[in-house]
Amino acid sequence: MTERISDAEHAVMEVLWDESPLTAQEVVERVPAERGWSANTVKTLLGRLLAKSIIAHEEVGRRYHYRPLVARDDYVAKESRKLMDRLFGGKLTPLVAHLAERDAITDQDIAEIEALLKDLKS
Amino acid sequence: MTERISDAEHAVMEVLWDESPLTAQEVVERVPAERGWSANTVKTLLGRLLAKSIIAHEEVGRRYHYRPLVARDDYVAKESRKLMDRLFGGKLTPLVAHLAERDAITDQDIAEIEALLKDLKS
DNA sequence: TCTTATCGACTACGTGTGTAATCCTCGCGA
DNA sequence: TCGCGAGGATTACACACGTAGTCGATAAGA
Repeated sequence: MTERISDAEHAVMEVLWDESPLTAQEVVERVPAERGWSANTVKTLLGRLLAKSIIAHEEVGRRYHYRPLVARDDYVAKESRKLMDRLFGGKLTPLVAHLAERDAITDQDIAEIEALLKDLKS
Repeated sequence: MTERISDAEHAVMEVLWDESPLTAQEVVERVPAERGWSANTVKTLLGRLLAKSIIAHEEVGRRYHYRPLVARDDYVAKESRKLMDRLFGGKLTPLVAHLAERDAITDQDIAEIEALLKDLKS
């Protein structure tokens, strides 16, 4: 029943997944500048993530230190699976086929994936 | 500048991608029962999709026939790419690696993907 | 001690989304 | 001819989201 992570929240999570624990201030500094967010916006997002128990904070002196409660890997897995289920009937092959066709896959990509698959086969 | 398709709207689109043109009534009948939507809900969604120019309708007698204006393939491509960019730095290999690891990929899957890659290499 | 900068909490507000009821129009049967 | 029902259009409404301002406590400096 892990709550949904919105797009804006996701940007904050990436910061915390990259490094944690961090204070709110540090998160603000690390959020990609393209977002152009005010510090308040980031704090609101931290608050919402807290409310959803996606992150936690512990008091350290006057401030809080924030850290993720869900692993990036789990989140990525869930999102990937959702997409695969929704758009490719849950099958991996059509997904790969689609991406490979549409997005000029390089020979190197192919080599890497082949190596990967070889490993898995054992 | 194709507008965003929400989750509920997507369910309607799947119906129309599967078969079109359809009347509103027919769409209502074909939407997966799990959704438990009232006919009005479906009509609202059709209206929103129309407003966004994601579908079109032509008058046929006293009703409308609805049909998609965007190809499923284009939608799928865009969504897949978004996920790949957001979670895997735009690289296909990590995506495949991730899915392959986490979701007990079968030998058959591996064989299929290998065949697919072989084709692409030519 | 008084002032101010800092930090988190609370409040705000427009837009999107899921879900649907209500309204309006027009052809059809009584 | 007149009310009714099917179908589309309009309106509704709560909640999520993106974005941010304001409030209240406090620590640090004057």
